[in-house]
Amino acid sequence: MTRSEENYIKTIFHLGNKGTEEVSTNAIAEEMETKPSSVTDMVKKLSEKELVNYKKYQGVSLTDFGIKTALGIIRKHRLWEVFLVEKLDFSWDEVHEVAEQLEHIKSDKLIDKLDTLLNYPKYDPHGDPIPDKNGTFKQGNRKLLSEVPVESKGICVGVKDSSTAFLKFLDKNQIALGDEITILEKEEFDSSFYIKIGDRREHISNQIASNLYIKIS
Amino acid sequence: MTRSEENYIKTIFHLGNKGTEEVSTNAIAEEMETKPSSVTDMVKKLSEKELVNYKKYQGVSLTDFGIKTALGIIRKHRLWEVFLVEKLDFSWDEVHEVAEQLEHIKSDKLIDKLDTLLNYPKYDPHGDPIPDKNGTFKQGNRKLLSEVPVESKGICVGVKDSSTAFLKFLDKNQIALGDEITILEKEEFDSSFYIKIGDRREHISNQIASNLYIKIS
DNA sequence: ATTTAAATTTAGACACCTCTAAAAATTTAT
DNA sequence: ATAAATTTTTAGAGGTGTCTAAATTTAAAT
Repeated sequence: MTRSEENYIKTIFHLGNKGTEEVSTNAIAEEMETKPSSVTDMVKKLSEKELVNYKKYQGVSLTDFGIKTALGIIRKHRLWEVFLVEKLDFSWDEVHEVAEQLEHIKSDKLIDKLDTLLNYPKYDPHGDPIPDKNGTFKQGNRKLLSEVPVESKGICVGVKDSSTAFLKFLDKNQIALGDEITILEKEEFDSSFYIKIGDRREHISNQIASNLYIKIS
Repeated sequence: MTRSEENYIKTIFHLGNKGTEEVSTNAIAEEMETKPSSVTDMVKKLSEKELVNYKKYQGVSLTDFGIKTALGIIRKHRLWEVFLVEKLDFSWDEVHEVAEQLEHIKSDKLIDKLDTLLNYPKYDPHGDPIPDKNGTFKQGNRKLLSEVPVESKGICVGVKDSSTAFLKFLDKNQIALGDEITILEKEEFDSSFYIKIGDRREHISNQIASNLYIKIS
């Protein structure tokens, strides 16, 4: 597998509900910042390698083999992210770019030993689950803050948007994974929320609430 | 810099006495297991980028910029090797292949933080010196076991040949960096050596002695 | 149902890195 | 000093992954 092939597989996995749903050529092109014609070329190649199901004009999905491959790459990406944060003191908004490179390193032993060093983490720094060696993982029972009833109480366990901008915003406002959050009130006018986080009271926009996962306790 | 370019720079550095001496096209091709014509092409490109000095039929050497670049790559390679051995329990004969991949990861922050995590090591698992951030390093005062007078006593500090075969041989015979070695006797007939290593007496061939560095105490 | 718009694919091209085969330059040997 | 052998370079080509422009198919609109 070339680096480029791996990136396509990963993108199809993410866009197509873990590879199960058909993804359009244009969607892939946009996500990868390339041209649709390039996507068509690559998809043909991946199809020949039995990594994707492809019929002209019908979009692509991953085969079982493709899903397994994607899970391997995602496992590597997320383990490296944990490593960068836990061992090298990177902040959670700095890890993505480097992990994009590290995820392509080929060595089963390396990734297994890294897993051991990190003590078999189940989640990456953004709260996304890390597949185990066999590709199995489960997303803990989490919900978007915006979709939870008033008075709910829980722990902040993840972010949906893991862009640098959003993560830096959370840092600035002292919102971090592990924080205890209670929904105090929902402002119907602009769909914003008043929450209690730790001991503070905060007012957060709907956009923020729509990108924070909490696990109801 | 592409990965391929980096590999050429590294090879020219190693073959040409740290980049200072002219290296022949054929030598590079053989070392890199490619064809001389491919080397010529690449060397032209590196020349345009001011990384090497090149005149047709005259061989290549590194420019100052090329040397600096090579030292950066070597620093990364050797730091990763230390990481693999110290943190991930790789043995010293397993690290090279993986480090060959890791050395191409682009992130200054990553390598500086790795350096910190490892506590600024001066030598890699084979006893080779690790350049610092500015590219400066010095090889401690070491000598080949084969070139040291009888009765000399010192510490084993490195290997010249770091092939898997040689390293596994040393493991099998319980010879490791840090061991105290005394030359007991030189066998003139086959140029082999009788040595004391730790508390054991061993008989080692000239080929072994010619690939072990010791620091006389 | 036919036209219009959008999405997708094809065709042809280019940069990168490699190769083989042949030509040119250099070195070695007589 | 010239011929032979070796080294190095050039010329032409192939595979990968990308692009633009044009053609084709599908979806949307009237």
